[in-house]
Amino acid sequence: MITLNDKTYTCPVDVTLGFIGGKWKLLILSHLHWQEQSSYTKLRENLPGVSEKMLSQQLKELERDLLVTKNITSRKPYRVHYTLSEEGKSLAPLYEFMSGWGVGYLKKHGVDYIQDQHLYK
Amino acid sequence: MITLNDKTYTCPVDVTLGFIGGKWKLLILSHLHWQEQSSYTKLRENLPGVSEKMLSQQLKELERDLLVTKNITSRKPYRVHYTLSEEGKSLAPLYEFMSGWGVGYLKKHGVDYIQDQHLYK
DNA sequence: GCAATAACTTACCAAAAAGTAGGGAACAAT
DNA sequence: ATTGTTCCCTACTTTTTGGTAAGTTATTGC
Repeated sequence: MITLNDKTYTCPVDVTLGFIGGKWKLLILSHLHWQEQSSYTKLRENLPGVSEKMLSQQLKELERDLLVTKNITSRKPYRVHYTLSEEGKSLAPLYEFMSGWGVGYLKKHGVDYIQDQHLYK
Repeated sequence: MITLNDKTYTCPVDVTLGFIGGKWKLLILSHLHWQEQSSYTKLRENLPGVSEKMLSQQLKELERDLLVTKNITSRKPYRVHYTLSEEGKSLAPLYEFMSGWGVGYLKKHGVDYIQDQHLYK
């Protein structure tokens, strides 16, 4: 058993899962991986189905866990963009692998997936 | 949008997530990755905190999705063992990477994790 | 015959995660 | 002045997920 921030984990895989678990986190992270940066609105538009509540909640957790950095680019008209931190970038093989595996699965099963593909590599 | 088995996915990463999402699936899979095979009872013992309900439920889904193979080794005394299928093995880089990343995180933050380490690499 | 073990299943309940719908501040554009 | 845009927050409800505890079948071991 591993204890970290008052939670217990069964193994290192579980620890990693603690950071990227949840329905939207990997989607947000991998989006930022391929887009380099994104505003709140762009993220929302490019993650079909995410509610604003979920988006801001998960962004806040990703920020807290230091995987994502929030850059305030302007205060007068309040503007922001999100990027992967170094920690977040260190998960890049994950984004790449999971995308590749998903694409492989779809190909093998003859499923169309080209729509909006540029957004996800 | 990608449609697969009546569900919709936003991108290939999401598709992959569809197979390995959930609290116990990656834990089961990575356990089998390092143990090669395991009986129901051994899995239960080595995944601290998993309830029987969760274990059989997730095993059933992993079987359905063809990531895990259930091998009935004896019928008279009903005995079974679970192994990764080829599909399940094709996710090996994921188990390795996630374990490695978790270990790296723990090291960087000076957390003890050696207990039962042989079970998870 | 009786307890123990393996491999589950099932009904019921609690907790956690996610969705819905609205509000709101600050500025910009018309 | 009104509408639109960006960037959120909050209360409430629903859905999903997970936990508890008990029961089941079959077989071995004493």
